[in-house]
Amino acid sequence: MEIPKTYDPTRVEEKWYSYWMEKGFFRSVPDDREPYTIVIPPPNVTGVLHMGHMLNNTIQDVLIRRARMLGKNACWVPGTDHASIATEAKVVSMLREKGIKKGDLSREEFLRYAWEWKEKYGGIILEQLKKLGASCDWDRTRFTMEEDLSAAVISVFIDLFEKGYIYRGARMVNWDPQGKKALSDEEVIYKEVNSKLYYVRYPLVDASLASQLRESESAWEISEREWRVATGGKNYSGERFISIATVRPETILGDTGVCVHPEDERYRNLKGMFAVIPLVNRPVPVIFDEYIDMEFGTGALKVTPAHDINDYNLGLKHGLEVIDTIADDGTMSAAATFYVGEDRFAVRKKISKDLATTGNIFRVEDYRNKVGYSERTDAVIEPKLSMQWWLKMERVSKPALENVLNGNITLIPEKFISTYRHWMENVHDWCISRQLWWGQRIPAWYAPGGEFSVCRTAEEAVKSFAARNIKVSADMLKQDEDVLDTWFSSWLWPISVFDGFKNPDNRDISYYYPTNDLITAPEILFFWVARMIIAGYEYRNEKPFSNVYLTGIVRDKQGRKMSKSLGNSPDPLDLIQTYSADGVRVGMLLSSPAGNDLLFDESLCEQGRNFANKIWNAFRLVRGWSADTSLKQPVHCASAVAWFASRYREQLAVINDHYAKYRISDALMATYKLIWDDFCSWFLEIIKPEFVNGQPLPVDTATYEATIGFFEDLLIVVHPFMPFITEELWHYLADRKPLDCVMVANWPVTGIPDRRLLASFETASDIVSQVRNVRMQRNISPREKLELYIRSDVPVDARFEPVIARLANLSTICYTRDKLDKAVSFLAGKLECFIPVSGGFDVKAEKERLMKELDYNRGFLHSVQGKLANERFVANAKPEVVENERKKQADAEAKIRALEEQLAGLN
RNA sequence: GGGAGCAUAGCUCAGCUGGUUCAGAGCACCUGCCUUACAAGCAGGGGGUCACAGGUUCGAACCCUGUUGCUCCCA
Repeated sequence: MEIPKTYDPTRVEEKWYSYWMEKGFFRSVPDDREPYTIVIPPPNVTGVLHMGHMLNNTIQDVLIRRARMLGKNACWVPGTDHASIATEAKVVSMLREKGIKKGDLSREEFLRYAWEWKEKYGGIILEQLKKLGASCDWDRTRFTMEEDLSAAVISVFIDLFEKGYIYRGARMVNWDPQGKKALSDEEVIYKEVNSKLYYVRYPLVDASLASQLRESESAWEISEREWRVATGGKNYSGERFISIATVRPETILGDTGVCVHPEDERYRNLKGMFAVIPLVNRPVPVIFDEYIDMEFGTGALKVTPAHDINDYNLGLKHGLEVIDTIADDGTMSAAATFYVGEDRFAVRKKISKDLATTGNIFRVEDYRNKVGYSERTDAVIEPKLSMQWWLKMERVSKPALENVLNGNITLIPEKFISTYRHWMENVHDWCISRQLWWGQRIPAWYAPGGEFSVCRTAEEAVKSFAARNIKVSADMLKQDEDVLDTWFSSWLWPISVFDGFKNPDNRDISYYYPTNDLITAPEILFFWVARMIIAGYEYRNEKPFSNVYLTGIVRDKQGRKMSKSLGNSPDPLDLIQTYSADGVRVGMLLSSPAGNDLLFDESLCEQGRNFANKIWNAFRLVRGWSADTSLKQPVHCASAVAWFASRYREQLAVINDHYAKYRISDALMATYKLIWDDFCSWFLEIIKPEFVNGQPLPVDTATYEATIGFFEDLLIVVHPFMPFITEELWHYLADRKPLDCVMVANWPVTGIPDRRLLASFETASDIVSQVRNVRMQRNISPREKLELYIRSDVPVDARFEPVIARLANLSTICYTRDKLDKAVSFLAGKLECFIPVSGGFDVKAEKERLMKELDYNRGFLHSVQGKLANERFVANAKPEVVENERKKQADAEAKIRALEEQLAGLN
């Protein structure tokens, strides 16, 4: 059968992927073997494959395939997460195209659409992974919102609540008053704008007047020097004020305190005093806190807890009231008392005028500051307090930190440990609620009086309320409107995919948990990885995985992160189409050591494709041969076979070592060179039979069979990187039984290489290269046979003489006692070699070349002698290091002698 | 503002305990080849003040200090 000159991957990829599936090679069930488990970082269910997935999943597949070949029970669990925000956004925009507004739908109706959408488009990314060759156990595919996994999320929420780790608390959100929704930080655009800084002064009163003011109406008059007030039928006056500076005077109505630095001399004597907020005439305490920047404005800060997160925290610390004066649509709320229903910006103008009239505003400056705008509606963001659910992190994160620091869990590369530690030591509570519908709805039930109970169902909640003497019926209860953060599902992933919550002792989880390796991006080290570790210790009292391999970020050639909006990301499926899945896998891994960003360039995939083609053609060469049992194995073939066997053993150990240290790209490069350089360029070139009458001469059986054996061994070690072409060639190489696939072949066992043989080959290949160099420099045709004379006490390893003769195209190899005149000379290791050249011998050029080499060696000798002459070196350095220097000295001296003699011979 | 990290050939990166002819790999580049597996190839070659400045050491790409430039994370 004629084999095409170039490898045609598309057909091959489909054929073998379905063959593997059909034979159940991806399937894993618990048995007696050692498990090797990876859970996939569940891609977003709305997602399509991007370059980051390609890198990440290629690494996982390489590891899982090799583990399988090592005889482990390899289990790679696939799945997707429900991605609350992204999915809900997709569904909303899909509905908008149909002319449906989310606001017009009930929660149930909306969710029906969302599920419909998920069923239709949710599986795309997993199908794409198959094109890459991912050997996941598809029977185990999970989804974070499927019934069992949702149940796990709810039971964990309830459990943590009961343990006292979950609480309700306020959080400042980015509120878009026009879109009437909370935005994430990423959806806010900050712009520098021209504003005004208003200086406002508040009268200062003592505690008794303050309490009087709280009880009755008051009328104020403020002049430059003093204030007067009539309240409760009496008149008071004073001269003390405190001034603040603000760009948002409309929030003054929500002020509940004024804060100064405790060490500020100007405000020392204000302890126990109260400032009076104008218009509402509310006395608020003067508080002292080191948070204040004394340099800014007047050094005094108005505190508006409802409308600024820093103010909120200050208020929390000092027990201030929270007055929310701005409604959801950006107008003043009833709580503001004044300007109710008017827009905040109109109010800013009005109130600044009004306060100037009353004498409260005494100075206005131009000011530039940054203001957040909604990405979508361009409305100015209003910081707004909202009640959220929180998870206390301090206690639960302890074991997660400890077990990384003590090495129970390894981060690869290690440099991420310090980042991880820093995060975990300064961990913030986790806000786990989201104002969305798509996700697990928070199992909290509110009674009409505002009391709440955390229970699985309304019926349970009724009982729980009853126990607290609150009489309600189920239909009076309202469930919390919010859902849980998607990470609150995915942090359970390594347990929940094995049903470890529903059935904590089941066979799967006992067998597969803890998993072995997690491969993910450093960006989510904290969001996801740390939280999985926390959940692992909380719910299994055991780590979720032993090693975390952190990949880099895939960037374009200019170092920009690949993103849809930049449009700088190639479509992975197009790449596969162009360069084959194997080629793209190799391309992804060629330049991506752990933790380093990958500057992606299509030429990497091209290199991968070329490599596949190289293997393909090596196979075409070998396949063209026929074996002849009557032939005796020639020496050059026997030597080549012996050498490559040793070389393979040596490099296999190197490759295994790279894998053990998770240096995947190094493992690939070592494999690449073993095949391309050692096998193709050296081994095959040595044993390649000559052609006679357009047919290759037959090869002796021993060499032929050894070659086929080597080919198989090589296919095995490349298989994790290039699953498809290796499977194809595996079946071309021999007739196989249905289950005899390279995918499930045994990874070779390492052996001890013959070091002396390898060294002999080094010398031989060095000679060959140098002879080729001589030909090149002198324009001698590769077809012209040359003679080689060697002057040395120790001869070349006899086994390799015919190899040298063949590869360097020599008519003879002779040994000589004397140097040769009119011959090109070179040194191969310690061997002096001469090649007589016919025709004009350029004495001058030869002399120059020798002089250059001599200079270098003299310089080198000089530095070595310098070291050895240094008493402190000899005294302090390790003996073997000194010994080595002595050897270097002797070698250099010998070389110099030889070079000098050769030079003398030219005169 | 707080933290972490990086800087080695034109590009992407190795360099593991400071010590081998240690300054390396792949790609790119240059030269010569359509040699009967492969031009998606073969053979050969050039290329670096290891960011900068100090220090420790017999010895520094590697350890220490500072400077500059870049990246990421948290606020």
